[in-house]
Amino acid sequence: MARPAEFDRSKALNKALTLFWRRGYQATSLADLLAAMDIGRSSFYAAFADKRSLYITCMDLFAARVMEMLEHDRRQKPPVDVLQGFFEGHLAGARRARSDWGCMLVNSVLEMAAVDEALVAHASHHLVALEQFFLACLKDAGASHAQAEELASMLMLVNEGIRVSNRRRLPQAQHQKTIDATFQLIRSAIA
Amino acid sequence: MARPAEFDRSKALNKALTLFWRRGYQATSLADLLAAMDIGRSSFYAAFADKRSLYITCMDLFAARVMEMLEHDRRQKPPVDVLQGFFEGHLAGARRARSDWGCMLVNSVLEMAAVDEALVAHASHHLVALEQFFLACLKDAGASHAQAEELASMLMLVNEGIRVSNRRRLPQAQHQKTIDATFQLIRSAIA
DNA sequence: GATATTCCAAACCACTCGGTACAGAATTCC
DNA sequence: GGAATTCTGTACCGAGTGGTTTGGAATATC
Repeated sequence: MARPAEFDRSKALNKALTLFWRRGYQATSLADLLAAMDIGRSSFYAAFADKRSLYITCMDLFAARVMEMLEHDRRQKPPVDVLQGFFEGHLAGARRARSDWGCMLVNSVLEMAAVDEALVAHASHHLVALEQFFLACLKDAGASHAQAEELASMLMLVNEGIRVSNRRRLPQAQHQKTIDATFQLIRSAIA
Repeated sequence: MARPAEFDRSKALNKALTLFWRRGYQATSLADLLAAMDIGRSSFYAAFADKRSLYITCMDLFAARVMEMLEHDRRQKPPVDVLQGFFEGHLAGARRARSDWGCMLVNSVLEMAAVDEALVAHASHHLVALEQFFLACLKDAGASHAQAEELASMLMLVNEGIRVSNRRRLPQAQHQKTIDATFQLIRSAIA
């Protein structure tokens, strides 16, 4: 047996995720990926099957990280703060750059809507899980079941809307104001 | 002079708009366009310069039609009804199919975000005009300037969110419920 | 050092892309 | 009819696509 130096799979995955997240599926060419991941074509296909499979892997990774971050926050902050923090989180500090990229799941839904139904369904599935999380937080905050459902679906709209808005590169202050206004509305609805 | 039968330019434009709207820029190939418009390659380039120019033309046409529809409604309905009708409009009757396509401007922003900045700026510009319309309607409905600005920016989020949501092919009833809940919140905020 | 095993860079594949060039069809004027 | 003019179908272009194959470099055992 013999094993020449392997490349760092998880590092390569991260690079791919970044590219896909920022540029989308179609606009990211195989050449772009190989350059960013710094691996050869054959290694790529051996490790990730093909471009589409890699995209799905990245999407799942993205969703897992978001949910992980949210679950973590939930153990440390009041439920409504977790939600508001989620919308503001990507606006702050070091993560400023990435906030321009929106949400990879939302991006996928729009880009692939009439192109690849299975991919859309996959992304949508993750978004359903996110809405369930919103719902649980709102119930924790004392909302009735019916009200929590209403607010959760509205928060989904706001989430999707914010991610679109982020990609328009409007002044940061404007985003913050919009989020504040929205959560003021929500908090007063619950109270 | 001599002039062989010309093709119907506006009809061809409509076909192109439909394709771009539903499938996006990148996923719509020149061959798709030519087939749908039923014209030859040379006629295409003579009439529309190139694919990107045609896309911009279609985007402008789309925005113009939306604004025209809104201005029309505004002369016939109370301002808040105009807004709610805007969000529900595409869900009703004959337009059911098209509601799945979201908003071409929103679609453009997300698809081209990191690919073609000028195109995003162009789409964003149209969206600013839409927000101005929202603002005017809310002021008509009796909101203060500050409140109208807050609600208008929130409505933009909801608009963008709904268009994303539409593309996920969720049950229609769910969309309607979300819109109802959102406008209930807005109406009570104004009153 | 010889051998066996694993991995990868580069050449290659068929195909599609957006865009151009040009010859010939279609029309109107005389 | 013939000529002049305008439009368009088709062949063609280079570049770039995602994906496959292969020959040889790198490693570890013996």
